[in-house]
Amino acid sequence: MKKFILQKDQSSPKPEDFKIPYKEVLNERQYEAVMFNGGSALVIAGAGTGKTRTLVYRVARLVESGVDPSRILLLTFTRRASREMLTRASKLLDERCTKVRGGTFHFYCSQILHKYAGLIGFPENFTIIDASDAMEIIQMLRAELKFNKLQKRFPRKNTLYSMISTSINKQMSLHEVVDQEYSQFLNHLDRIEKLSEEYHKYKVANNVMDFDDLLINTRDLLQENEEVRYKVSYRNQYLMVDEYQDTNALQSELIRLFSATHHNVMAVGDDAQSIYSFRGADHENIMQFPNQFSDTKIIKLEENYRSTKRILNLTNKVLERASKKYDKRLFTQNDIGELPALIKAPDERDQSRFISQMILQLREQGHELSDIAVLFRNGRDSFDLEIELNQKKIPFIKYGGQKFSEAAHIKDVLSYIRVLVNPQDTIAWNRILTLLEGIGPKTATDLIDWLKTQDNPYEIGASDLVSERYLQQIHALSSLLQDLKKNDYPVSKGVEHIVTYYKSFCENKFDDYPKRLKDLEAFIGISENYSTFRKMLEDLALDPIEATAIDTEASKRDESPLILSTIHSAKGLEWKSVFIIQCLDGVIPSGYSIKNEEELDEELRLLYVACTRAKSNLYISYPVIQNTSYGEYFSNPSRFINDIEENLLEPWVLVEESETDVLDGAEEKQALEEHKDQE
DNA sequence: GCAGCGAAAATATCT
DNA sequence: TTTTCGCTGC
Repeated sequence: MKKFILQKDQSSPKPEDFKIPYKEVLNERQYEAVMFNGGSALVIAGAGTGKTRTLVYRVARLVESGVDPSRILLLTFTRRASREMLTRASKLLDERCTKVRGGTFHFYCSQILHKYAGLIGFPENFTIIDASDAMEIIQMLRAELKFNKLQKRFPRKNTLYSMISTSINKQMSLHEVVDQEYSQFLNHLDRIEKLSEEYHKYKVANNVMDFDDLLINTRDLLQENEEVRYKVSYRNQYLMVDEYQDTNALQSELIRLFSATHHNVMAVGDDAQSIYSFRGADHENIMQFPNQFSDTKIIKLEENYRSTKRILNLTNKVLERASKKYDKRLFTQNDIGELPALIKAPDERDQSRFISQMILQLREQGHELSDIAVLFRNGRDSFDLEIELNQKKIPFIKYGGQKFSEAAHIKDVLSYIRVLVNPQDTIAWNRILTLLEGIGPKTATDLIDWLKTQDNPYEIGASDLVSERYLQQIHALSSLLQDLKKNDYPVSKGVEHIVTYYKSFCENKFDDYPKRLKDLEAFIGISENYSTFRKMLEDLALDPIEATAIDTEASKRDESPLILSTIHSAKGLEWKSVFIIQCLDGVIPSGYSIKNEEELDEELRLLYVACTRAKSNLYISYPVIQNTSYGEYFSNPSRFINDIEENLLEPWVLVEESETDVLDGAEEKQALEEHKDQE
């Protein structure tokens, strides 16, 4: 017979008790989600329907209802997103919301592991390696196992890493992954498996975890250890997961474990915006949520508050083109607005000139630069525009593409820090040793093996493995490391010492060293934000610095910068005016995806995500001629927007102003011909 | 065993 | 266009 227990009634707070007038500021569905209490809920929130707003208000509401803020967990896709949401919640309610915990799966898992990793046989002070470190390790093992000397081509490190990572994120065996996605390498399967094992062993032996380990080890920990599982899920009395459509099988397993004792999970997402299948995300996952959590309440948000009617008409049309049909009826009461424009530029150069000109024009009309975004498929698609923006002195910040902390010279400097934090870190040792002249892979390996037997691993000079000629460099390195280890400088001071030492290597190694030396100076400044080396490494791994963050810092004070972003990084954000550039067939959809209907659909969703970021102005552009090293060739606009009706997407042609004056009639004719092209 | 060169291959999106 | 691999001379 069940007993009664007394519990404070939190389930039905009276609306009049709240400081925030939820009922007035939210629509009916949003209100329902915000007021939702225990149990599991799935909020299907179309683009621009106030998904973030709903989450922010729910956080505030829970806190206002008396829930201990530290027992609320908000899992988001980027750390930036969780910071923003929690700041908004704090502004809405009060300081208490800053105690709410938030971050990415990886970040949260790393926190759990730093506390409990000992229970699964890992020291708690492990370091986190990023994808490029992982690939370097694989490369090393690949050579060690002599798999690079085979008759039949063995997959490259990138491919090997993505095989291993896919198998973890999709929870499939390596055999299945290779069979389904890399069948050309099936004959190497046993070697791939061997390498995967060796990679795993390496990570354990060197006390490092990669991104996937953070998830998998947390899962194992929680599965095996009931006490920790109980503790963790107790702390997550209320769990919210944003962007659920981009979670993978492993992550949904984690959510079940995080909420094992109560199932208070609110998942929020939009199946039409799933764009991370390359990371193992499955857009079906969100639809499976109600099957995984019993009694799930489903709330659909379908009123769009973001975009004008005309933008919404276009985005609805784009989505209709998916081979998989979405059951979506987004509507809006917003103004009709301007027709989105499709701009045909002669070439990429002209496209860049046009975009920057339009941006200046918008600025003159009183738009803030930060209300404007330029979006693109690949990081490199903005290179040409970046040159133009620099020339015109338009400040911008770029999200996506190569990260600052992933550049070779920064990774070099970070390697010194890594060996200080974790002397077991073979890859970092290898990196700093092979920088020295006369030390190649072989000597480096021998030295590292020898170092591991020493009490003081930083006293490299004592080794007799290096010939007399090069001994002096070894001594210099050795005294740098010993000095850093002994004196325990403040972080930025330590980085400064390393940079001073590293400068000459930088000049020898890179032709473009002046720029890199500037980066290194900037890096010293950045390092001031960290209290310890360990903390810095962890932060940089989980939340790398954007490449433009350095230049932007200075300009920020004058004017908030224009946003450039890959579409993937633009997820969840919105701007008044949005430009989508390089909208070409082969770019979006990417040339790699056109054989496969599933992948093609994802590319379409990607364009959908891009278009739905716009509030009032949307410009889609593409160049007719692409310049490559082989020469020029004609390119086609993306198949997703190619023959859309003109009453949804208005075609425009770029014409030089001076020529227009002379060739007025001809231009109109040309423009008309363009219109014909569209039909 | 190392460094440098030329040929061949692969080529993105991110935590 | 960039990255990786294999070869050659020191």
